This record gives sequence, structure tokens and C-alpha cells, in this order.
Amino acid sequence: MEADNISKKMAIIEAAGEIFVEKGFHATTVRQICARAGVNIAAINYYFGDKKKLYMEVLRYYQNIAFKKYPADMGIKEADSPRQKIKSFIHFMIMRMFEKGKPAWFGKLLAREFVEPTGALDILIEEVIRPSFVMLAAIVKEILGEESTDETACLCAMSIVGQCLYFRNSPQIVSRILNKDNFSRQEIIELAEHISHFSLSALEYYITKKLPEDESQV
Amino acid sequence: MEADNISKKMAIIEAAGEIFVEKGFHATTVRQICARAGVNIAAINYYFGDKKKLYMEVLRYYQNIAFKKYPADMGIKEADSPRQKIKSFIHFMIMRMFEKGKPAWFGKLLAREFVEPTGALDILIEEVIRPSFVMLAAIVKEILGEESTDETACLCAMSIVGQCLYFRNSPQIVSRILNKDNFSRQEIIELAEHISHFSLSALEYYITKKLPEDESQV
DNA sequence: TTGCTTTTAAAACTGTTGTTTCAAATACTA
DNA sequence: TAGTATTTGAAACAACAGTTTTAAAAGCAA
Repeated sequence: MEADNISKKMAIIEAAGEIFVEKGFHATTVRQICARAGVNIAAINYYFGDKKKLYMEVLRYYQNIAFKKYPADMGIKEADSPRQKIKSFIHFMIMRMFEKGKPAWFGKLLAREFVEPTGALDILIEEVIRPSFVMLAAIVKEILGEESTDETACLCAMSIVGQCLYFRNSPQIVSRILNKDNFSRQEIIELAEHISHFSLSALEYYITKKLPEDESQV
Repeated sequence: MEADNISKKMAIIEAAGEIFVEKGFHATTVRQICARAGVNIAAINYYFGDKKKLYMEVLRYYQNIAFKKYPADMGIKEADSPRQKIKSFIHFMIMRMFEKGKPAWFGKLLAREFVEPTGALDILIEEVIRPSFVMLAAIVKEILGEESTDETACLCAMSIVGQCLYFRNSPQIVSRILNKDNFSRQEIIELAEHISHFSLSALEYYITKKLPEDESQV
């Protein structure tokens, strides 16, 4: 029955999504996925071909869901000021990664790809990651001003992205240091606000302003 | 022969170090290690017990080497100003991770642990990572001033560490964005200086100073 | 040399991975 | 209902992981 096919494919995609998000591509086994989806081992091969093709479908599936809630523009409005754009970008990225529920899964998978690339993701990197990064770097450059170089803007953009990913990708360390397992919605927002404030402060004075001299040095 | 034992153990440790650094614990196979070390598969079990114990020994071995060049104090001198201490910390961390050669390997392995914990590293985390982090957070708090909370200092410290790790742990992305495969010594220093400047700028104005208002908003 | 211990090496073992087979069950169509 | 196509599921498959066995080789002391 057609409806059953779809529901079974969907069951696999949803189960796979859960485990891929939790453990990453390599550490996830097809048996775990099938067990959680309540289907036979052979179903993955039957419906998707192999594990990697399933992974790609999972990725595309959650990309569609995510992009309904978190469009590629990272919530940035053309009319916004550069600083507001940076804020939007960071909040967007954090939300996309931390929020509970399906729309966040694509961001989580994407965050994993940053650290543990599967190689199958070259297309997505070019489609999603690079455009976002280029956009961020452009906004950064607006704030830094004309005298700044593209390379400087790029480094600053990486500093921003690096902060976001660290909080996402080092769960054991972060939770151990902060003594908490997971973040509430309020804490996620505070996290995004911290990164925004930290980064905007940095950008504000990165080039133009002079830092206080070290008292201990001449 | 005793000397041969040592040289064979050493050959395994060195070969294992190379591959662990390059691929991480899970993706490294004992057969790869033995092949590179020029020993039989059984040698690992004979000399070290199992793969995990070998990994621990590799870690401790490079920890000893690293700590001769990069002591636990992160190059920080008590007489330094807080800002100079932050600089030292960041340069230290970047050097420890990026520098070519053996002393850097421990930092690389450690950086991997942040993202892909093996679980066997709890001791090292408590011994190395946490003390360094606590030290950094304390310095950050010095700069932020008395009115800042411990939590704020902690978040800022994480922002700093996150930047360092991002450049280390996202090779595919970073190299793709910057269009370069690996960094020269000069570029590594520039990287550390960028992170220092970015972070110190951020800290300088994180609490006390007011950021420019958004022109687009009231 | 002789006898003992340590070290080496090939092979096998155990378990797990992703994948495939193929017959039975089910759904659909004429 | 009969026949065809699709879907299911248990089992097996091949490849690979880490580990262990076992016997030969090498080293060493008396």
C-alpha cells in the first residue's frame, strides 16, 4: 500500500535522524535505525539503497523542514543594520543547532559535518555552509569598515562561527564545565546573546579603537 | 633484548601517535599502526594489552613531551598583566595544537578529545583541560572586573577556547574557506594574534562600555 | 650446549559492520 | 478469484574490527 510505504520510509528517516543527530554518521548502525523504526534490516537497502543514501535523504528531509522555519537568509532583513544582522545570524545559528524538535536537526547534522565530515556533503557545504559564511563575512566587513581586508573579515567570521559550534559540539566538556546537561530555551537565548555581545564588542574595536596598554609593559 | 623492546614499544607509540593525531581514536585501526611501526599485529596486545591502553600510553607519552615545551601554566607569568596572560594563553593553545612536530601532538589529541571524547580521558580532562580552563576563566574575570559574574567569565572563556578549537578541528571547512591546506608558522602566529585581538577587544567592552546603537532601531 | 624465558609471527577467533539473498507474505490488478 | 508485482523478514554474506592462540624463533644464563 502506497501510504504504508511512505509511512515506513518516514519511520526510517525519522529514526535515522534521531540517531544520526545523537551519534553522528559513523557511530550509527543500520541495525539501531531499523530497531527504532520497527522495520527489518533489509528495509534500508530496499527503500534507500544503502546507509549513505539514507543519510543523504535524511539530510535533505530535515533541510526542507529547517528551511521552512530557518530560511537560508539566516533571518536577516536587508533593512537591518549590520549589527542587527550579526545578531540575527548568531541567534539563527544557535537556534538552528540547539532548539529541540525537528527543525533543529538539520542544523545539528550540519554542525556535525563541520567537525566530522562524511565526504558525502560536498554539495551541501557549497549549497548551505559556504553561502552563509560568505554572507556573514560580508556583514562583518561592513562593520569593520573599508580599511579592513577580506582576510580579516573572514577570520572574524570564523571566530563567530567557532564560538557557536563549540557550544554545540563539545557536549561533554561544556556540560561538565557548566555543570548542566542540556539547555533550556531561556539559556539558549542567553547563550546566543552572549556570543552576539562578545562578537559585536570584538568587531566594534577590532580595527579602529585602541586596546588599553598593558600596564606591565613599556 | 631490552633495548629492542624499548625501541619496538617506541615504534608502536610513535606510529600510533601519527595515526591517532591524523584520524582520531575510532578511525585508527591496530593493523594500520602495526603496519607503520613494522611490527606484528600481536605486538600491541603483547606490549600494551589492548588498543585503548595503547592510546592512553600514547597520550601520556606526548603529554610528557608537550609539557616540557608547553608547561601547564600555559606560558603565563604571575607578573604579567591579565591582558598579557590572555595573549599568552591563546598563543600557547594555538601553538600546542598547530605546531608541527611531536610537542604539538598532545594538543592535537586533546583537541580531538573535545569533539570526539573517547571516554578514557576523564582523568586527563580533570588533570589538564579543566585546570587550564579554570585558569583562563579567572583571568577573564580579572579583566571583566568585580561586577561580572563567574558565569559570564565562564562563557567568555568558552568563547575564547571555541575559537581556538574551531580553527583546529574543522580542517575541511577552514581550508576550503581560506583556500589553503595547512598553515605556515607565520600564519599560525597571525591566527593566534587574530584570536587574541578579537577576544581582548570583546572582553574590553563586554561589560563596561556601551556598544553603538543600531541606527535602524530606536 | 642445555634449559628456560622472552619475543615474534601467522593464523584463527569473536564480534560487528553494511549488504544481500530468497522465499514467504501481502497488496494490487485484471 | 487468479495472477502479477510489491513488500517483508529471517538468515546468510563478506569485509573488517580488536583480540587471542600457538608454536617457532631468539635471547640469555648456567
